[in-house]
Amino acid sequence: MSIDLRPSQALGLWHAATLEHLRIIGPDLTIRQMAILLHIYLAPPPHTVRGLAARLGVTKPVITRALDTMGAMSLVKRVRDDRDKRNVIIKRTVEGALFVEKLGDIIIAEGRKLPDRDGARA
Amino acid sequence: MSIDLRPSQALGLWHAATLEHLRIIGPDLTIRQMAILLHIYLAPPPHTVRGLAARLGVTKPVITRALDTMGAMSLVKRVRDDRDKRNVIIKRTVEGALFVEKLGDIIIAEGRKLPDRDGARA
DNA sequence: AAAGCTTGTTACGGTACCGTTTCATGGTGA
DNA sequence: TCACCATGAAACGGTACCGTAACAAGCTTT
Repeated sequence: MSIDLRPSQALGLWHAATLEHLRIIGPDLTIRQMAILLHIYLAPPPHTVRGLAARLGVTKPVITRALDTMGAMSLVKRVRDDRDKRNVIIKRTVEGALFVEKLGDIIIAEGRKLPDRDGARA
Repeated sequence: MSIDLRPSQALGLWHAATLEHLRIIGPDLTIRQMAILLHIYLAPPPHTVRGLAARLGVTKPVITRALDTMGAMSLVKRVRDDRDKRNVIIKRTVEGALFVEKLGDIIIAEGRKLPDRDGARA
Protein backbone atom coordinates (compact mmCIF):
# COMPACT_ATOMS: atom_id res chain seq x y z
CA MET A 1 0.00 0.00 0.00
CA SER A 2 2.94 2.32 0.51
CA ILE A 3 4.32 4.21 -2.45
CA ASP A 4 7.89 4.29 -3.56
CA LEU A 5 9.06 7.57 -5.02
CA ARG A 6 12.30 8.48 -6.67
CA PRO A 7 13.83 11.82 -5.59
CA SER A 8 12.87 13.60 -8.80
CA GLN A 9 9.34 12.32 -8.48
CA ALA A 10 8.98 13.30 -4.85
CA LEU A 11 10.26 16.81 -5.39
CA GLY A 12 8.48 17.21 -8.68
CA LEU A 13 5.22 16.26 -7.05
CA TRP A 14 5.82 18.63 -4.15
CA HIS A 15 6.81 21.42 -6.48
CA ALA A 16 3.84 21.06 -8.78
CA ALA A 17 1.34 20.64 -5.99
CA THR A 18 2.72 23.65 -4.12
CA LEU A 19 2.41 25.79 -7.24
CA GLU A 20 -1.13 24.61 -7.83
CA HIS A 21 -1.97 25.12 -4.19
CA LEU A 22 -0.86 28.73 -4.46
CA ARG A 23 -2.62 29.28 -7.75
CA ILE A 24 -5.96 27.86 -6.62
CA ILE A 25 -6.03 28.38 -2.88
CA GLY A 26 -3.73 31.36 -2.47
CA PRO A 27 -1.18 32.17 0.21
CA ASP A 28 -3.75 32.40 2.98
CA LEU A 29 -2.60 29.38 4.95
CA THR A 30 0.77 28.95 6.57
CA ILE A 31 2.52 25.60 6.66
CA ARG A 32 1.52 25.25 10.28
CA GLN A 33 -2.09 25.96 9.52
CA MET A 34 -1.98 23.40 6.73
CA ALA A 35 -0.58 20.81 9.09
CA ILE A 36 -3.24 21.58 11.68
CA LEU A 37 -6.04 21.48 9.14
CA LEU A 38 -4.87 18.20 7.64
CA HIS A 39 -4.52 16.67 11.06
CA ILE A 40 -8.05 17.65 11.98
CA TYR A 41 -9.42 16.12 8.80
CA LEU A 42 -7.24 13.04 8.55
CA ALA A 43 -6.64 11.91 12.11
CA PRO A 44 -9.51 10.35 14.06
CA PRO A 45 -11.42 12.74 16.32
CA PRO A 46 -11.92 14.13 18.86
CA HIS A 47 -9.42 16.94 18.53
CA THR A 48 -8.63 19.38 21.30
CA VAL A 49 -6.38 22.40 21.45
CA ARG A 50 -4.05 20.66 23.84
CA GLY A 51 -3.97 17.48 21.80
CA LEU A 52 -3.20 19.27 18.57
CA ALA A 53 -0.49 21.33 20.23
CA ALA A 54 1.15 18.21 21.61
CA ARG A 55 0.88 16.29 18.35
CA LEU A 56 2.32 19.09 16.27
CA GLY A 57 4.95 20.16 18.76
CA VAL A 58 3.76 23.74 19.11
CA THR A 59 2.39 25.84 21.94
CA LYS A 60 -1.31 26.18 22.63
CA PRO A 61 -1.61 29.80 21.49
CA VAL A 62 -0.44 28.71 18.07
CA ILE A 63 -3.43 26.37 17.87
CA THR A 64 -5.81 28.97 19.25
CA ARG A 65 -4.73 31.52 16.68
CA ALA A 66 -4.85 29.01 13.85
CA LEU A 67 -8.38 28.06 14.87
CA ASP A 68 -9.33 31.74 14.92
CA THR A 69 -8.04 32.21 11.39
CA MET A 70 -9.39 28.97 9.96
CA GLY A 71 -12.66 29.44 11.81
CA ALA A 72 -13.06 32.80 10.09
CA MET A 73 -12.60 30.94 6.80
CA SER A 74 -15.21 28.38 7.94
CA LEU A 75 -12.69 25.59 7.55
CA VAL A 76 -13.18 24.35 11.11
CA LYS A 77 -15.42 25.17 14.05
CA ARG A 78 -15.17 25.01 17.82
CA VAL A 79 -17.61 23.29 20.15
CA ARG A 80 -17.37 23.22 23.93
CA ASP A 81 -17.10 19.76 25.40
CA ASP A 82 -20.16 19.16 27.57
CA ARG A 83 -18.49 16.48 29.63
CA ASP A 84 -15.47 18.59 30.56
CA LYS A 85 -16.31 22.19 29.91
CA ARG A 86 -12.70 23.23 29.92
CA ASN A 87 -12.21 21.40 26.66
CA VAL A 88 -12.89 22.68 23.19
CA ILE A 89 -13.63 20.07 20.56
CA ILE A 90 -12.58 21.05 17.07
CA LYS A 91 -15.16 19.98 14.51
CA ARG A 92 -14.94 19.63 10.77
CA THR A 93 -17.11 21.67 8.43
CA VAL A 94 -18.49 21.11 4.98
CA GLU A 95 -16.32 23.90 3.61
CA GLY A 96 -13.25 22.40 5.24
CA ALA A 97 -13.98 18.96 3.86
CA LEU A 98 -14.33 20.42 0.38
CA PHE A 99 -11.11 22.32 0.83
CA VAL A 100 -9.18 19.21 1.83
CA GLU A 101 -10.75 17.25 -0.98
CA LYS A 102 -9.65 19.90 -3.43
CA LEU A 103 -6.14 19.72 -2.08
CA GLY A 104 -6.18 15.95 -2.59
CA ASP A 105 -7.35 16.44 -6.16
CA ILE A 106 -4.45 18.79 -6.80
CA ILE A 107 -1.92 16.27 -5.53
CA ILE A 108 -3.45 13.43 -7.50
CA ALA A 109 -3.60 15.51 -10.66
CA GLU A 110 0.00 16.59 -10.30
CA GLY A 111 1.06 13.03 -9.63
CA ARG A 112 -0.51 11.95 -12.89
CA LYS A 113 1.13 14.81 -14.72
CA LEU A 114 4.64 13.97 -13.54
CA PRO A 115 6.85 14.18 -16.62
CA ASP A 116 8.95 11.42 -18.03
CA ARG A 117 12.07 13.51 -18.02
CA ASP A 118 14.12 13.78 -14.88
CA GLY A 119 13.49 17.35 -13.87
CA ALA A 120 15.42 17.30 -10.61
CA ARG A 121 19.04 18.17 -10.81
CA ALA A 122 20.35 20.21 -7.87
CA MET B 1 6.56 7.49 -15.15
CA SER B 2 3.60 9.33 -13.63
CA ILE B 3 2.22 8.08 -10.35
CA ASP B 4 -1.38 7.30 -9.60
CA LEU B 5 -2.50 8.14 -6.09
CA ARG B 6 -5.74 7.38 -4.36
CA PRO B 7 -7.24 10.26 -2.35
CA SER B 8 -6.31 8.78 0.99
CA GLN B 9 -2.76 8.23 -0.21
CA ALA B 10 -2.39 11.72 -1.62
CA LEU B 11 -3.66 13.42 1.49
CA GLY B 12 -1.89 11.03 3.83
CA LEU B 13 1.37 11.75 2.08
CA TRP B 14 0.79 15.49 2.21
CA HIS B 15 -0.20 15.33 5.83
CA ALA B 16 2.75 13.26 6.95
CA ALA B 17 5.27 15.17 4.93
CA THR B 18 3.93 18.50 6.18
CA LEU B 19 4.22 17.32 9.77
CA GLU B 20 7.74 16.10 9.20
CA HIS B 21 8.62 19.29 7.40
CA LEU B 22 7.54 21.28 10.43
CA ARG B 23 9.27 18.97 12.85
CA ILE B 24 12.60 18.96 11.05
CA ILE B 25 12.73 22.24 9.19
CA GLY B 26 10.49 24.41 11.32
CA PRO B 27 7.94 27.05 10.35
CA ASP B 28 10.49 29.42 8.85
CA LEU B 29 9.32 29.21 5.26
CA THR B 30 5.95 30.27 3.94
CA ILE B 31 4.19 28.32 1.23
CA ARG B 32 5.17 30.97 -1.27
CA GLN B 33 8.79 30.78 -0.26
CA MET B 34 8.66 27.00 -0.57
CA ALA B 35 7.25 27.32 -4.08
CA ILE B 36 9.91 29.83 -5.05
CA LEU B 37 12.71 27.73 -3.61
CA LEU B 38 11.53 24.56 -5.31
CA HIS B 39 11.17 26.36 -8.59
CA ILE B 40 14.71 27.67 -8.39
CA TYR B 41 16.05 24.20 -7.70
CA LEU B 42 13.86 22.14 -9.98
CA ALA B 43 13.28 24.29 -13.03
CA PRO B 44 16.13 24.91 -15.45
CA PRO B 45 18.08 28.13 -14.94
CA PRO B 46 18.59 30.99 -15.37
CA HIS B 47 16.08 32.44 -12.93
CA THR B 48 15.30 36.13 -12.69
CA VAL B 49 13.04 38.08 -10.37
CA ARG B 50 10.70 38.90 -13.18
CA GLY B 51 10.63 35.34 -14.48
CA LEU B 52 9.87 33.88 -11.08
CA ALA B 53 7.17 36.46 -10.44
CA ALA B 54 5.50 35.66 -13.75
CA ARG B 55 5.76 31.91 -13.30
CA LEU B 56 4.36 31.96 -9.79
CA GLY B 57 1.74 34.60 -10.45
CA VAL B 58 2.95 37.03 -7.80
CA THR B 59 4.33 40.54 -7.84
CA LYS B 60 8.03 41.30 -8.01
CA PRO B 61 8.33 42.59 -4.45
CA VAL B 62 7.17 39.19 -3.25
CA ILE B 63 10.14 37.63 -5.01
CA THR B 64 12.54 40.28 -3.75
CA ARG B 65 11.45 39.77 -0.18
CA ALA B 66 11.59 36.00 -0.48
CA LEU B 67 15.11 36.26 -1.86
CA ASP B 68 16.07 38.51 1.05
CA THR B 69 14.78 35.97 3.55
CA MET B 70 16.13 32.88 1.85
CA GLY B 71 19.40 34.63 1.10
CA ALA B 72 19.83 35.29 4.80
CA MET B 73 19.33 31.56 5.29
CA SER B 74 21.93 30.91 2.57
CA LEU B 75 19.39 28.93 0.58
CA VAL B 76 19.89 31.03 -2.56
CA LYS B 77 22.10 33.86 -3.70
CA ARG B 78 21.87 36.77 -6.09
CA VAL B 79 24.31 37.58 -8.89
CA ARG B 80 24.10 40.55 -11.22
CA ASP B 81 23.83 39.65 -14.88
CA ASP B 82 26.89 41.02 -16.66
CA ARG B 83 25.24 41.09 -20.04
CA ASP B 84 22.24 43.11 -18.90
CA LYS B 85 23.04 44.73 -15.62
CA ARG B 86 19.41 45.35 -14.82
CA ASN B 87 18.93 41.64 -14.32
CA VAL B 88 19.58 39.64 -11.22
CA ILE B 89 20.32 35.97 -11.71
CA ILE B 90 19.28 33.79 -8.80
CA LYS B 91 21.83 31.09 -8.09
CA ARG B 92 21.61 27.89 -6.13
CA THR B 93 23.79 27.25 -3.09
CA VAL B 94 25.16 24.14 -1.46
CA GLU B 95 23.01 24.76 1.59
CA GLY B 96 19.93 25.16 -0.56
CA ALA B 97 20.65 21.97 -2.46
CA LEU B 98 20.99 20.09 0.81
CA PHE B 99 17.77 21.62 2.06
CA VAL B 100 15.83 20.55 -1.02
CA GLU B 101 17.39 17.11 -0.86
CA LYS B 102 16.29 16.77 2.74
CA LEU B 103 12.77 17.74 1.78
CA GLY B 104 12.81 15.06 -0.89
CA ASP B 105 13.98 12.51 1.64
CA ILE B 106 11.10 13.44 3.91
CA ILE B 107 8.54 12.95 1.16
CA ILE B 108 10.06 9.66 0.07
CA ALA B 109 10.21 8.38 3.64
CA GLU B 110 6.63 9.34 4.32
CA GLY B 111 5.51 7.75 1.09
CA ARG B 112 7.08 4.48 2.17
CA LYS B 113 5.45 4.75 5.57
CA LEU B 114 1.94 5.21 4.21
CA PRO B 115 -0.34 2.91 6.22
CA ASP B 116 -2.46 0.13 4.83
CA ARG B 117 -5.60 1.42 6.46
CA ASP B 118 -7.63 4.12 4.79
CA GLY B 119 -6.94 7.07 7.02
CA ALA B 120 -8.89 9.64 5.05
CA ARG B 121 -12.50 10.05 6.01
CA ALA B 122 -13.76 13.59 5.77
C1' DA C 1 21.94 62.36 -25.98
C1' DA C 2 17.27 62.60 -24.38
C1' DA C 3 12.90 60.35 -23.82
C1' DG C 4 11.03 56.11 -22.74
C1' DC C 5 10.85 51.37 -21.37
C1' DT C 6 12.53 47.43 -18.32
C1' DT C 7 14.53 45.59 -14.19
C1' DG C 8 14.81 45.00 -9.45
C1' DT C 9 14.50 47.41 -4.93
C1' DT C 10 12.63 50.28 -1.33
C1' DA C 11 8.97 52.72 1.20
C1' DC C 12 4.48 52.82 3.21
C1' DG C 13 0.52 51.47 5.92
C1' DG C 14 -1.84 47.50 7.25
C1' DT C 15 -2.35 42.77 8.87
C1' DA C 16 -1.09 38.42 10.94
C1' DC C 17 2.11 35.60 12.76
C1' DC C 18 5.59 34.43 16.63
C1' DG C 19 6.86 33.16 21.83
C1' DT C 20 6.02 34.39 26.48
C1' DT C 21 3.21 35.63 29.99
C1' DT C 22 -1.06 36.37 32.24
C1' DC C 23 -5.72 35.36 32.86
C1' DA C 24 -10.72 33.38 33.42
C1' DT C 25 -13.06 29.33 33.76
C1' DG C 26 -13.89 24.63 35.05
C1' DG C 27 -12.67 20.20 37.28
C1' DT C 28 -10.38 17.60 41.32
C1' DG C 29 -8.78 15.99 45.67
C1' DA C 30 -7.94 16.72 50.66
C1' DT D 1 -15.38 23.97 50.82
C1' DC D 2 -11.07 25.53 49.46
C1' DA D 3 -6.58 25.04 47.58
C1' DC D 4 -4.78 23.22 43.49
C1' DC D 5 -4.34 21.75 38.72
C1' DA D 6 -5.78 21.83 33.69
C1' DT D 7 -7.66 23.99 29.73
C1' DG D 8 -8.04 27.39 26.37
C1' DA D 9 -7.98 32.41 25.41
C1' DA D 10 -6.16 37.07 25.60
C1' DA D 11 -2.50 40.53 26.09
C1' DC D 12 2.05 42.14 24.91
C1' DG D 13 6.02 43.48 22.19
C1' DG D 14 8.46 42.05 18.28
C1' DT D 15 8.99 40.47 13.55
C1' DA D 16 7.74 39.48 8.81
C1' DC D 17 4.53 39.20 5.50
C1' DC D 18 1.06 41.55 2.18
C1' DG D 19 -0.26 44.91 -1.97
C1' DT D 20 0.39 49.33 -3.90
C1' DA D 21 3.15 52.87 -5.24
C1' DA D 22 7.33 55.29 -5.96
C1' DC D 23 12.09 54.83 -7.06
C1' DA D 24 17.17 54.35 -8.98
C1' DA D 25 19.78 52.22 -12.44
C1' DG D 26 20.43 50.28 -16.90
C1' DC D 27 19.19 49.37 -21.87
C1' DT D 28 17.24 51.16 -26.26
C1' DT D 29 15.59 53.87 -29.75
C1' DT D 30 15.53 57.64 -32.54
